[in-house]
Amino acid sequence: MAYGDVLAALADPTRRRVFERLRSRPRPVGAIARGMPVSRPAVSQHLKALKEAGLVADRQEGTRRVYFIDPHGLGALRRWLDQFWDEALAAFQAEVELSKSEQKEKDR
Amino acid sequence: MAYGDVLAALADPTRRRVFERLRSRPRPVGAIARGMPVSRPAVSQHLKALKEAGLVADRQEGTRRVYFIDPHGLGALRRWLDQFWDEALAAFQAEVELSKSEQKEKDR
DNA sequence: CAAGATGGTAAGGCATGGCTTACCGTAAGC
DNA sequence: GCTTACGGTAAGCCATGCCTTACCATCTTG
Repeated sequence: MAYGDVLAALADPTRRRVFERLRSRPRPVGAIARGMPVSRPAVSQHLKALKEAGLVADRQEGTRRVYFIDPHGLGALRRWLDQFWDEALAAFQAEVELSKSEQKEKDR
Repeated sequence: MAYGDVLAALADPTRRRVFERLRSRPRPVGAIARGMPVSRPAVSQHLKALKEAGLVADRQEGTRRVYFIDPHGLGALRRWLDQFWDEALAAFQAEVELSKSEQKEKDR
């Protein structure tokens, strides 16, 4: 559920495709695997990784297991991204201020 | 500069550490490598990957090369994240509506 | 112009990780 | 209860990728 795990989970293109298949609605494993370029076991393994990263969750429905988006994973990523963005922006502006005063120094 | 490349670039912990070293201010390669658990060439390779993903940029300053954050990479990631979030949320609400009417169906 | 500093690139080794096939457990339906 | 559908797990293979050492190019400075 840490942002590092989220990034690692979403780095693989196939796994991202699995994840994005759940964006519109919950689906059982078979439906996710259908039309994918890899085997169903591969999809199961990707789902396991996504689940451990907090990106998906699942519920049992009879013999099938329905997966759906878990907001926790993306939430962690978003928090990191926002914070990083803010700090980087502040640092950038501080740099600008710094080079301004350096410029004044030169002008004298 | 595509979000997929950004995710792949940020997935590696060492590379993420390199990237985060530039959050506070621009730095030359040597300064980034100092205190890192890997060699300077390794850092160079990570910087190359980060640059190709649009996460950092660099300028030559005499004999040293100064790297700094490039907003493009994180911007692409943020756009994908926001869009995904919105769509997933809308889909989730649609699901809720659907199960509501199904419930009414049962009540009758 | 020679020497030192800085950093990019090449080559090779080794671990990680994604995919496949095979197998097993469990729930549903005839 | 037996068969079928669904899906998780194990074992093994192979490609990708990260790190190191070695080498080279460029720029500065005495």
